[in-house]
Amino acid sequence: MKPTESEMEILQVLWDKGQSSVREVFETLDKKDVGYTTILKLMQIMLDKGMVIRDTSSKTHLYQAKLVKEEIQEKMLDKMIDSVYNGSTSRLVMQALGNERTSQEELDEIKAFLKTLELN
Amino acid sequence: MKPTESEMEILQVLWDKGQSSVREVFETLDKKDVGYTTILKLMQIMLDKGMVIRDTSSKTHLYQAKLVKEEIQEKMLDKMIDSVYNGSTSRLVMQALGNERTSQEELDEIKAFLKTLELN
DNA sequence: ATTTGAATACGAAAACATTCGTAGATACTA
DNA sequence: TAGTATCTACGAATGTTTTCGTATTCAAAT
Repeated sequence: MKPTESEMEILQVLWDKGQSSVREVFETLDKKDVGYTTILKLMQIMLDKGMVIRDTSSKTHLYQAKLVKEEIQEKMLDKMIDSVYNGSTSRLVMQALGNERTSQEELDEIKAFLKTLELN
Repeated sequence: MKPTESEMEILQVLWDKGQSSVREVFETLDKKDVGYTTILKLMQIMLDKGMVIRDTSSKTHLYQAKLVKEEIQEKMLDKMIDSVYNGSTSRLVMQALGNERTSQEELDEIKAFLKTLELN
């Protein structure tokens, strides 16, 4: 069950905001040059695929992610490690940390996290 | 210049093995149910797009990646951080490290790397 | 020389993803 | 009630990626 790029964007919104209407997703994404019915259609397709569930009890249907955020993230990350870093997690991590965008705060978080891994 | 998934697989081989013929790439990928001419065609498309260069001086052409491995990796990683982790590098790193696949050796590498970052 | 095998070129089909127009239903408002 | 706004459903057009069949060229082996 691999989400496409567009599906991923929609999932992000649903994970972030929880149960949402198509209009809410549409407005959150705020993509120039994509119409409302495009997002609607995508979400209907996602329903078909079982990626989301929906509540149709009122006229405006409410959608909710069925795929679990952490699971999908992990899957995509693993795939990236394999396909882009030849299976080396540390190479990915080092490139991520070396990219200038990482704040001191984030580095500290990571150090702390590494400490907790030690304890086992 | 964003490689598609198939293009990425081919680039991996070229980065890994250096200049290679279509047959070498084809055999390395060893994908069931994809024919030789499919790989050939993909590599020709990549040539059009300027992702690879080739030496046609002998009958069997030799291809070489033109895109730089580290640049592409970084680009894909950044994209992933944005689109999957809402811009948080540390969340990506922590998920990567938490995934059980990371050996003690790799963890040590990362710690050493963090130390070098400190020095600035 | 002829055959055989391995290579390229390339159009076109197939598969997949994205986009939107339009029709019809439902609710809200004057 | 009539009109307007907002929603869903969905087919179909478009765009992109992947796949392969076939023609052709070249080189090596018989």
